[in-house]
Amino acid sequence: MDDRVKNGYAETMPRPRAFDEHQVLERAREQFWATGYAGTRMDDIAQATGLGKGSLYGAFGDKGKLFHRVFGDWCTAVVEVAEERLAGGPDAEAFARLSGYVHLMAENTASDTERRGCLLAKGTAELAQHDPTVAGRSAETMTALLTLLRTEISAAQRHGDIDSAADPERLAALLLTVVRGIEAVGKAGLDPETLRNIADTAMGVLPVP
Amino acid sequence: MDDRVKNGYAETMPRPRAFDEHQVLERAREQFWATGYAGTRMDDIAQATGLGKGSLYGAFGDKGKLFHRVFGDWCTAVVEVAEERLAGGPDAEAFARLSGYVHLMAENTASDTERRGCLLAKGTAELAQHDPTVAGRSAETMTALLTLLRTEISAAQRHGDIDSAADPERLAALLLTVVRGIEAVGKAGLDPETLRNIADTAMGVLPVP
DNA sequence: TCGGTTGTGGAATGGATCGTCCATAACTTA
DNA sequence: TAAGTTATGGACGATCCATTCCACAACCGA
Repeated sequence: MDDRVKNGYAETMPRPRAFDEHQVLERAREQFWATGYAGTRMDDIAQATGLGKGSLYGAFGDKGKLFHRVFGDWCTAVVEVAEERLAGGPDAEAFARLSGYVHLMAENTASDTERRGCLLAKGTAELAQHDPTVAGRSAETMTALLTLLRTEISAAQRHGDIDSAADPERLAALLLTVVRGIEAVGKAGLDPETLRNIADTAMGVLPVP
Repeated sequence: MDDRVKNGYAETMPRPRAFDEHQVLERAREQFWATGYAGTRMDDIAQATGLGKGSLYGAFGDKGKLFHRVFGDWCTAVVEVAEERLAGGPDAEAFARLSGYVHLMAENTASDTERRGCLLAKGTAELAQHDPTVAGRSAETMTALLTLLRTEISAAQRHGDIDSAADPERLAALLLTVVRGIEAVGKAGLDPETLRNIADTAMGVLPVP
């Protein structure tokens, strides 16, 4: 990867990068998010980031690799948001955490006035069928979200906010489906008010003891 | 459009088309379904249908128009399936019809081993943001599905299978979200068994009187 | 200050793709 | 059978786009 590192010492030091990798990935994400994989040109990304093509390819490989990088980061962020909202905290507030998370997701979609949707959904729809990397990453993400939701549902059950007779695994899958579904129907044109109501309704129908 | 028709009589009769338009649209749909809009080449469609480019363009305009046609037909079919399953029938069986519909949608996704997903979701994800025609058509479709679901939920409420205190509009939106969500999580990699369970769970949590 | 290495960015390349064009085929009416 | 019209399908042109290439810049150790 880097001879200086590999050899353990440096003969000379190369010219350092003049750009912030993190920032470039952010701009690239904006582009892919806005226009999808096929719809985004490397020239667009070069323009948006201010980088020349040489730098772009030198730093990230090709278009596919760049997208994988952006997509992976996005998936990580999606799980992180869920972790922040869900993981940890007393059982007494588990139901509130679940409710907050579902409403947050609805709010995100509702406030997406540009109708860009979620890059996870968009990328999966466009590429999962033919790109094993994307398919694998999206599957991992779903599994991670499922686990977080299941844990939290179990906590809510312990505290008596959700019927203990219900299978937490199944309820988790249902909530995940609702969250991803809100994203889908939002992109399909349902109005923000309806999206918020869906989150409400979903939390409302969960079985109480 | 056609001088013979416009003039009301025919001087001569032109060479008739040698292809079945319906069949060509079906093949085109397969292509768009499999590889999306941007990922499908007109040459692919020409090859798949056996038509030359001249015939293709002569009959359907350009790639965009052809996709709109295919997409529109798909949306019509989606609503028709829902109508067959939902509309009409005694109130006593309304809940069963709803359940059957939701399970059917889950089964469709579960059995989609090629992971093609639904063209409605795929097309919407890829194009709705920049193509008003696609956005409008998908919104119409959602509205039509919502109406069908709401009507059926009301029927189930009349028969006492669903709590009358619940807002049928909201429950309809929830079920639509679940149906579209199943499609989304299925494409994201959740296994068929889980998808079927989600349909079960969703119907199970609906409020009973 | 100098040399060696990597970063930079824009021009060039090669391949792919959309849509058009046109010579020919097929068909019907007169 | 002849004439007029549209259908056919493959070749062609123009454009677009991912990637490579290269001359030059920047940096650091010596």
